[in-house]
Amino acid sequence: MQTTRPRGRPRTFDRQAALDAAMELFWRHGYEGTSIADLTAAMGFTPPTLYAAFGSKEDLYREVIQHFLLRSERQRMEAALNQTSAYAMLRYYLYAAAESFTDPSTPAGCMVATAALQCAVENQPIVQEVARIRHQMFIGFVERLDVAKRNQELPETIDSLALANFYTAIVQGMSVQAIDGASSADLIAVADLALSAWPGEKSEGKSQKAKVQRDQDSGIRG
Amino acid sequence: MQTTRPRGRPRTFDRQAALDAAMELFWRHGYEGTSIADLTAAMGFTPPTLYAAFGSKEDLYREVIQHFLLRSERQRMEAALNQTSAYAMLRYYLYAAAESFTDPSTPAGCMVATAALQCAVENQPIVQEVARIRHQMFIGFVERLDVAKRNQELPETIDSLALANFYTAIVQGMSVQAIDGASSADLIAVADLALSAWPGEKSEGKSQKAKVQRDQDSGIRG
DNA sequence: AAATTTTACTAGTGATCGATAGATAATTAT
DNA sequence: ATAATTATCTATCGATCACTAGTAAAATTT
Repeated sequence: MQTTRPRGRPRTFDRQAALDAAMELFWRHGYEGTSIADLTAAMGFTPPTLYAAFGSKEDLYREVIQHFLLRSERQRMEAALNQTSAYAMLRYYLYAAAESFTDPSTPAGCMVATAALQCAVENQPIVQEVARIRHQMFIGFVERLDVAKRNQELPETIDSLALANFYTAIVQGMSVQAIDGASSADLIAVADLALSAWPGEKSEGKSQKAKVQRDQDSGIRG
Repeated sequence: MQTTRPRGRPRTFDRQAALDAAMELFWRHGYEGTSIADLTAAMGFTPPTLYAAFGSKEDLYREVIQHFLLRSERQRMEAALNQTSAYAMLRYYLYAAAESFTDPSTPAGCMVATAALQCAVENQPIVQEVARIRHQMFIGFVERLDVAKRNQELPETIDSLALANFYTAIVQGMSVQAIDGASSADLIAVADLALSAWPGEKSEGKSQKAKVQRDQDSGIRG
């Protein structure tokens, strides 16, 4: 399926590769800690090209966040939601986070869980955008926990919001510790303790029927 | 005890009040999100006065961090360590954090738990300084947990480092959520779930003798 | 009163910030 | 070939960055 080439001078750079380079910088140094000069040096072209292709620094950051979500976070969450129980979902997600946050091929921590927490007043739109994405991740947990209550994996008395806040806090804390140099083993130990607070069945709910999953078989290790 | 006035023109500002004003800005907007112009406007004098009194922006930030520690964190940790059991210490600390992180008279979150996570390369000394202080907080937990193991509040098989990492992660996650707008009730619910993962006695250890503390009596509420 | 010491201000410094005007290059359409 | 379109560059914009030289002001010491 060869697409006809558009009019005008063709791009000399690969857009995805340029977004990867920008992501690496924003991830490691934050929005305010990354300058246009840093970005153009890493992306391999000059400021006018950046502005023609991406609009502004803020537009580029937003696009980099979406690039990150498609590349990492969305896959992690979707794979976790495919697990057969809410407990297994959380275990999968936390273990995947422990590995991802310490992956040496990317900067430490999560690009959204602990990003843009404090910015100058003129950059508050960025702060709110990243907070909105954190909230979506939280909502993903809440909805899965509500399903778990209907499946009787969780007692009906459980507060889904509180439990989702708890596991969201764990992910955010793991991101801070990864940035501070924690190993994946350190983070998995944190995840295991967080999973020990699970207030319901540690297998799938009574309305499901498949095999029982145990603590030992992780979704991503082995 | 009247101290004799020093030579030279006297200060026209109160140093502690100036540090309070600088703390509010660094706390809310971070190191890179706060400019010298912001600081001098809030502190009530001009740049040369700031530099004569505090050295540099980086020196001022370090002094503000110490000001914060003396004012908030050290008191919280010392009060927590005065509790009669490790479990009570953690409960006190987490509850105090939940209140403090959402105190409307200060910016949301903790000034060190989630500060300076991402900075430009030229500001890495700041990143490392704040990370060092986070590590000290972690060490405080570890040492108290080691005492708890000797007191048989905790089984000897417990990994103090992992457990301290877990509760440190909770504090850091609570700080992120406070910044994102969580209420003190939200954070106390997170703290309660974290406390439910405590792997030992929920009263003081067998080598102690005083009264048993229960979940219901918090160190700071009522 | 004069000298000394410390503080504070006005008015800038050079460097870097995010962003752009204008020219040129590289392609397709006519 | 010429026009139209798109991309890229050199050079630079005004604003802001952290910071300071030089001077005046306010106190103590002599």
